[in-house]
Amino acid sequence: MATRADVARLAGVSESTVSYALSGKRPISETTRQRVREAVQQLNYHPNFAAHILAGGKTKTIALIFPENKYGIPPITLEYVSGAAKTAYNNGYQMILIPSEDITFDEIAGYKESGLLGGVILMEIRLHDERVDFLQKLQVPYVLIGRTRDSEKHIYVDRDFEEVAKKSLDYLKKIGHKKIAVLSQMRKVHGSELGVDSRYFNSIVHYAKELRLNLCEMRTENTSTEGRNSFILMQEKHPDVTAVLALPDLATMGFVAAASEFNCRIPEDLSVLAVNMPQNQIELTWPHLTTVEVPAFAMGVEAMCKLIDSIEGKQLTHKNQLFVGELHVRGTTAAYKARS
Amino acid sequence: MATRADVARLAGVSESTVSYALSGKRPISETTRQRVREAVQQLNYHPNFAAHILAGGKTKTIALIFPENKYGIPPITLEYVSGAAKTAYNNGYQMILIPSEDITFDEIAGYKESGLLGGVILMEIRLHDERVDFLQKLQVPYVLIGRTRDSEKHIYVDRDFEEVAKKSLDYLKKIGHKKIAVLSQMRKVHGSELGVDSRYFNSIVHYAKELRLNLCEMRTENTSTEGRNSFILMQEKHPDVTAVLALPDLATMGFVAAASEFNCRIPEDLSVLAVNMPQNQIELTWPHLTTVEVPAFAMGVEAMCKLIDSIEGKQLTHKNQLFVGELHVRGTTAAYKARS
DNA sequence: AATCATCGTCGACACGCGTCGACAAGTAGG
DNA sequence: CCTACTTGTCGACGCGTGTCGACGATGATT
Repeated sequence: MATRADVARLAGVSESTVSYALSGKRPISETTRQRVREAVQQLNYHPNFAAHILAGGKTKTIALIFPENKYGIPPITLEYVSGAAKTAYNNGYQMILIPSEDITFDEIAGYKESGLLGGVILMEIRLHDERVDFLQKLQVPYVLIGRTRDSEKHIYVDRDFEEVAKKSLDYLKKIGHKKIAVLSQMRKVHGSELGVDSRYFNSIVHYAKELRLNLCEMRTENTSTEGRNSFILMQEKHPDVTAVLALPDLATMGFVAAASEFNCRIPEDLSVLAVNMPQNQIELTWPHLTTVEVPAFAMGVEAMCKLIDSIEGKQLTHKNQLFVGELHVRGTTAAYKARS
Repeated sequence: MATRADVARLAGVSESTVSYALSGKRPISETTRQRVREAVQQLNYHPNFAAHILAGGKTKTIALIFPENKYGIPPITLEYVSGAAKTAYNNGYQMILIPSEDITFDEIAGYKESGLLGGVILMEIRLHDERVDFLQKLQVPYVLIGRTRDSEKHIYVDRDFEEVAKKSLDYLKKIGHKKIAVLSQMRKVHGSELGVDSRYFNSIVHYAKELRLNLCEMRTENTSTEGRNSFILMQEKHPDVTAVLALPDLATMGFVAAASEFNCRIPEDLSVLAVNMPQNQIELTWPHLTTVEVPAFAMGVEAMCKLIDSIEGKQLTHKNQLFVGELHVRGTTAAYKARS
């Protein structure tokens, strides 16, 4: 391991000159700088990161606390995580992964106290989320993917649920559907609902009223089996529904599979519009799902960008950012036809 | 941020005594140790990690280079990654995520040189993989998930493809199938096949010969659409196939969906056995997929355990470990019946 | 010609911890 | 009583880097 002293010796300058030549924090003549650069090259010098931090540099370690609860790890997590990971890497930051089940407040505080932690990204935000308050108190830079009820206090990226509701219902109305079922879940963690569940649902209900659409609400756990049960239940109780707005990904897949099982043709007999489906599950049904896309990768990227800016003290132009996602009409929706 | 000096002052001892009391590397009287402990508690002291490393401690940072290539990120990646992440966390290590597309040898070497890198986990191993040779030369502890052709030189965890082939084909033979299709892919990266593709396929072909089963080979890209095409192709060219052994996950889903689309009943007309399916995709079809499970989470855990042991200089009892996975009979397989 | 700001460079120190050698007090054996 | 060893503690130094103050050299201004 070459050190700064080695470089200085080879370049025939002092150690501090090497530092300044590399950091540019003081003027150094071009000839000296060139000599230093060559020595660096020749010795394959890379500044020791621990010494760098100890001497006053900033940590470049960011913790991403990823969701892993009794519902398992949602597949879409991978898209958020890889977006964030890639962005961190390309900006010279290290993103470490921490399972949310295992970590305690004390441990996060310990990380902070030890100087390891430069920032945090938190996922699966609840309407009341004591973890967020804790991060705020801890004075660690943080960004949320999702938002709490009092969201304006925090930096976050989230989905623009109202716009998603509009895009979805406008489309379904345009192609003639009047009686629409919404398949949703309502998870609670530590007694508080997840922001995503609650906001999706409320936005849809609200906008459906505005459009005077006939909405019927179906709650489900996010498993394929429960999705199948939802289909059966719907056939029984609401046989006149002609379109389904589907939120939970796994339940949606089960729902669609059940339709084919019970000879209900999609999209001829029933339209399905999925608005929270991970990219790699869209093509798992036949016909492929019509969706309003979730720009999860982009959201991961943006969350990380905001966090890095915040760490580096840059003024954020937008403290928050909401993502909608494009409507992609594929095979599971069709214009309403009166049943024979 | 409390430092060692603060603790020493409060406990009324010297700084080195604090260190020894905490590390236990020299005998310290119980009373002194207790006083130190109390001071630590009171000040919420956490040793500065950078100073720790600089003064001779070991890095606890592990890089996981996760696959992300032109085929996208395989969903099953999430299971490996979370197994590894959880294990790292619970052992006091930090696991950072690095996208394989972006990183270069130089950058890995830079990480090593800067003292940041304590070890590496590499995924999606090719039969000839220059990355592995590079890690070996670099003298960084590393563990592979997968293996190269010359696997015995390395520490790895991988699937026991021969056992998987046995379990699968024994089962299909037992329930009476004689003409079996194997749906597989054969990806090449930098001109070298992925170990997993090649080994799966060869093991199956080899054992099918042993059982004198009639095997028909179908290559596909791992997309739902290509899986659908494979089904259509199979109907055309090999209509007498009664069971399918399916490897690529997305293609398998497309294949199954296509069957239902073309009124081929599963499992009555065609049995499907998936042997490389991520946990959360098993229930996405109806009926649910019969599988030989992939213990991906456990493999991630074991890979990380091996790496940590290797970093800490422990003698590994087993340099390598192969995983099989249980046969779970669900809905997509049934005993062979002669067609009417 | 004297003064002053600027540029380029250097030496010194601090960051917080691990660890080595030294040393006092206590114990065992001759 | 003296030596040899152990136990418990301390002071000092080194790890590699960032950065501050100082200083000589240069050119511009009075």
